Amino acid sequence: MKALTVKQVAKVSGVSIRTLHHYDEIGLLKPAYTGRNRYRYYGRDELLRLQQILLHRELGIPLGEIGAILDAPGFDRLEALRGQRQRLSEEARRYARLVRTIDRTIASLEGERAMKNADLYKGISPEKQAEYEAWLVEKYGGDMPDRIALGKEKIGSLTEAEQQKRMEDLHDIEQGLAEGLRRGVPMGSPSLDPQLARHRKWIEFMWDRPCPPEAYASLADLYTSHPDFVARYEAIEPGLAEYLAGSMMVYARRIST
Amino acid sequence: MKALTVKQVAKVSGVSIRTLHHYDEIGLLKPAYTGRNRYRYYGRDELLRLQQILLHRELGIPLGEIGAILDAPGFDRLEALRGQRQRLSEEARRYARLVRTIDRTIASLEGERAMKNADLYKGISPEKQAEYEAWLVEKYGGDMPDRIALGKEKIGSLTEAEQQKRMEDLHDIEQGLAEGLRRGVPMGSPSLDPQLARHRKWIEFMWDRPCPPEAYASLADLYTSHPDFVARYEAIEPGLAEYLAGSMMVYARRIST
DNA sequence: TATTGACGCTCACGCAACGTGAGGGACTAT
DNA sequence: ATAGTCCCTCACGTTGCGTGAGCGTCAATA
Repeated sequence: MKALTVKQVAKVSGVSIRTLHHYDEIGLLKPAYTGRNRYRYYGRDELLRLQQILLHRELGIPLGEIGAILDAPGFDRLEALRGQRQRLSEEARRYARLVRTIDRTIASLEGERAMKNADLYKGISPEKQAEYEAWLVEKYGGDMPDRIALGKEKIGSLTEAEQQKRMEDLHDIEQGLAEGLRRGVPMGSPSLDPQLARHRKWIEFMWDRPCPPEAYASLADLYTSHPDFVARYEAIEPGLAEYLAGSMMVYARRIST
Repeated sequence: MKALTVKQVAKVSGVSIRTLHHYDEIGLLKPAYTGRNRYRYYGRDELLRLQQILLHRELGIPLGEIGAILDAPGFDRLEALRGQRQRLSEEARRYARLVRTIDRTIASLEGERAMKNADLYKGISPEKQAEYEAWLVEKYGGDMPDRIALGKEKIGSLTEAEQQKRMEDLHDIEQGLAEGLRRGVPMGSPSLDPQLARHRKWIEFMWDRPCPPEAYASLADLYTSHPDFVARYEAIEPGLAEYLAGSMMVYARRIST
């Protein structure tokens, strides 16, 4: 029948003395008894309860709820745990997403190798253009790049204001698609068609040549396979690259009939 | 040159008006200018800065640091991000662990199918014993179960108090090992030998027969491959099953020379 | 017995990041 | 002019304690 003082409890449980005081104040964990010297003394039961408290605290449950749970007729525990599991796994996913976000941010900050967004569409450099062409040649052989070759002169001849306008158009389209993704609109949904039609027109304008369905579909591939595009779209919204590409392919098939 | 009021900024950015007031108070985000009516007006630059702030806030960075980072000469950003990534991925892992902990807790609360800890070692049921045997037969063929067959009568004949004592012994051993794991003692470290020697003796007692090194090593396998054992040890400390098994194998090799 | 540490107690303020009124001007439209 | 909607500035409340300040208690020693 050994009674422990605050310091001893603090040592074995790892919490601070202040925390014990606090838990006493709010009625979450009262000492087994209090000496006439006003010292707090804790027994075995209190230690066990403290363990439970700490366990639940780890799970992010507010102290008030912990008290309610522990004092409940042991019935709601499962329910509480399930709810907690839900919240936790969401948190876990959130953190995982954040880590990926950071990774992308770091990558785009540290590498000049990672293209800046503006570069990607605004003034596509000749080297980059060559790279994209080579990329597609590698994937499809020599006949493809012709179909999606960029309109170099055209882009070069745009004024700043015109380029600005184009960028804003693109931004609108991308935001619309990202919204669709966030709202769970399925990949090939016809409700996305207006956005995709705008997207195709945008490409036709920028590249200064028609973009038939097959070319559009092969572009989809570029979007999921080339790091620059993936990076751009993943940065806008996780999963957007895949989503966009998938939607593009369905769309291409739909309009080609 | 459109200036936005607090409400408008709040709407497009998703934060509350009070938050904008707060950020102004602490100097994190000042309005572009203030009217003579004391209204706050925000411009494009402020919106962009707010985006940055929110991004960093998502990452769990305290507002003070965010201010410092955003106002720094763009140099420490990478460093800050890396540190943040570290913290975040730890949090992510922590939450993932917690989810697993909850799952185990739920399983052990809701299922009678999930064996209670006590059962696992206290009064090992004949069916369970058969199951373990079958398990090992499946893994090693027919010669192994003989070596680790349980001493049925012995366990059945123990008094409550004796069983209690055994459980406490086991608990001590397990806690010692868990401590080693937490403190980062490497798996096969000789400093673990005393615990493992106790562990082996415990098994010899419970099973009422000698446990030669080979048998001990094959037990290690059972610990990582059978759900009951994995569950038990993972519940004590995440990673303990693997850790214990690894240590057992090294220990078995060490004593067999 | 007196004194010294180490330990205990009770206020009570402080922190982060806002939420939530209260009380009172400012702007817009009818 | 009046209503309705915006905006402002205090200023206190929240959560889970940290961190003293100022003062009693206890065990052991000089």
